[in-house]
Amino acid sequence: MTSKSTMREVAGKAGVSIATVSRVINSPDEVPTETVERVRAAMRYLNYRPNINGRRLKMAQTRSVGVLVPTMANPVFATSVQGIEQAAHEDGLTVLLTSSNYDPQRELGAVSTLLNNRVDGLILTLANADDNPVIDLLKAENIPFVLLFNQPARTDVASISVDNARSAYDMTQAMIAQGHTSLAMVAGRFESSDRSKQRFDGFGQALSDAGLGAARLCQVGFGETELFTPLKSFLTGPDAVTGLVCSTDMLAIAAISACRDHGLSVPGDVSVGGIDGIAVGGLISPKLCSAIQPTQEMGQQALAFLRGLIRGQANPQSLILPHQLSTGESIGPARHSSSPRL
Amino acid sequence: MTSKSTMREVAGKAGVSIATVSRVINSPDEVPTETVERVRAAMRYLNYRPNINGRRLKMAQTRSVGVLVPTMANPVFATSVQGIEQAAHEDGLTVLLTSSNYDPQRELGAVSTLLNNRVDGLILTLANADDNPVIDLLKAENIPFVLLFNQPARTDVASISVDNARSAYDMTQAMIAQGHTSLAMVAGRFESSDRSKQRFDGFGQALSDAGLGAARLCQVGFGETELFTPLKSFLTGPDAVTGLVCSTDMLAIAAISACRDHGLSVPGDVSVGGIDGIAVGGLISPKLCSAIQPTQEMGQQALAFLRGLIRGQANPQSLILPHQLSTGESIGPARHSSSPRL
DNA sequence: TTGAAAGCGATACCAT
DNA sequence: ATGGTATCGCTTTCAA
Repeated sequence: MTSKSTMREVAGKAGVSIATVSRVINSPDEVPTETVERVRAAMRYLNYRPNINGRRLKMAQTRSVGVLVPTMANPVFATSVQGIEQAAHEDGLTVLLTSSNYDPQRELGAVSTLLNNRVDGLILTLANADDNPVIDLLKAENIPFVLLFNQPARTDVASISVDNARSAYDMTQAMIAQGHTSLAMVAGRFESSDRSKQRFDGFGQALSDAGLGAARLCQVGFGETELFTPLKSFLTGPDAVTGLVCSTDMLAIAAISACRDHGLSVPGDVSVGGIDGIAVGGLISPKLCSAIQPTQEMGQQALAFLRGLIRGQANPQSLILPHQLSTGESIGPARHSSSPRL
Repeated sequence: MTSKSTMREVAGKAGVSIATVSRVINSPDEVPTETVERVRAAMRYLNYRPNINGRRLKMAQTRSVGVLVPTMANPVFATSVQGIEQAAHEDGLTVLLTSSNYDPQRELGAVSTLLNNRVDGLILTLANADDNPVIDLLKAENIPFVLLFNQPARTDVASISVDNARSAYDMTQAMIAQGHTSLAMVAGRFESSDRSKQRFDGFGQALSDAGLGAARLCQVGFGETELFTPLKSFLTGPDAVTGLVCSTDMLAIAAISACRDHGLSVPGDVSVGGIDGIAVGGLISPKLCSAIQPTQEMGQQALAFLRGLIRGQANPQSLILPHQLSTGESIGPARHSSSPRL
């Protein structure tokens, strides 16, 4: 075990005091070049590595930020974390990562751990941003934080998101414009995702504005990838829809798979649109309708915003970024095939 | 700013010494119930939050692990990080996350930062695990680490991966068995990913074993999503292939898109197989050939392995997990359409 | 320009 | 069962 050397040893080797070593590290300009060199040489010789924890204990700031997302298994969150990490790297900040698995209990626990680590600030995607104890806690402790993807009702918290209701509205409208008259939304449980609820509202509004009757909803639990059964009544029989508006890419992917298993081609027999636009719109096929969120950029912006809050140079506010609507040529009205095909 | 309260204040409030407060935190059983209660009450009253950095400074272990991946924008790595985070959470470990963007320079810098944080161990996915200064550094400092996805040549480092060459071999063989005689591999630059090279070797071996001549390669830089031009000579003209073996899912997705843009249907005119199996095999369509890696489980196992190394209860070794071959019914020989179609 | 010394908030040894 | 105290590695006045 190569026991780490300390400032004290470096100081000894270089024949200076630890104060000077500290200066060489933090403000080399205040030290004569010759001394700097001598100290640096000692550092190299001893393989010195500053112990950040010593510094953290002493200083007010830790130069670390906490990140909480529901899961990294969802490319949307993963990509945003990539954006955060990227920006943090440029700022020399350390990222402490946690995930909640959409569980409010774990959200609170994770944030608590992060606070014990004395992070300078937090970036969070909560299951539900309204009436959330995590936010109360953060407010009470007066810790800078910005919500990512959440669109909270209250205006005294910082957030970065797209307009969830609006993006669902726009996508639904686009699909209606393509000739769809029978649509349903596939969404996660509202308790696990306030985005789901907001998007469903936008979906309903678009239908209502088009005079298309009640909004149908297929609600599925987080983690469900098998939508064959849940979607059965939506894809077959007299009430079959011609298009599915999916709350997320992951759901869209699962829905596409379910459509195929029901013998429907996508697009063609059924159109599928996914909000997020990472996989469905961005990666897999630009031919399907999707409302694209600039996920990675949102992560970067979240960190930039957080930095402002930490410095006290910015105030909490909601930044709502424009989403980009992608309506590929494959979107079209229903053409159910009479016989299922593989 | 709610200034955080310290052990000292809690001790004062509870009328005990800080030593007792520490005991209440770390070994409550050694303290009478009545005292424990009094101290806990004081903690609640003062909203006490242990400062982990104080503990880290004092203790040998920091109960934190560093993670380095090329990018979280690749679902394969993101999913593995999810597995790591999951397992870390269960162990009460904090995860420090960094990404290298496939840049060896940044790999070294990131690891250095992680070491300054005195992480107990590291989990890394390196661009190239052979002859990598990062590994030398870690070996020299005697820091526990496990490589994830990398299959290093040297046997004195811990690693968890699937057999890259073998999975490419198997997938290629499966496609050959479906009637393909003309295949090419799409892979990233070998400098950016040793997996690419290993997979290409497996691809070449399979072709050679089948007596199918030289292995053709379309090598693309990291981040390229537009494969229309790079794949042109592979998809059109006299040397057009009937199938593409892709080194990664992300490349497979880009390749599928390029095929479509060249007027080829996938699968049908061209088959595409992607190693990884997250998106192509798992999410998008189980109909395409893919060699599936249990990505999230690999992350969990990596952490478990790392824990063993940290405790000194395990020795570095290579764990090569079985990959799962998924050959959907859509795989088939070439049937080029004479006229491009949208 | 440099150094001595006082903490930062914990842990843990050694007494009591 | 509890407390006093040295210590972890660093930053930062205040003097010299």
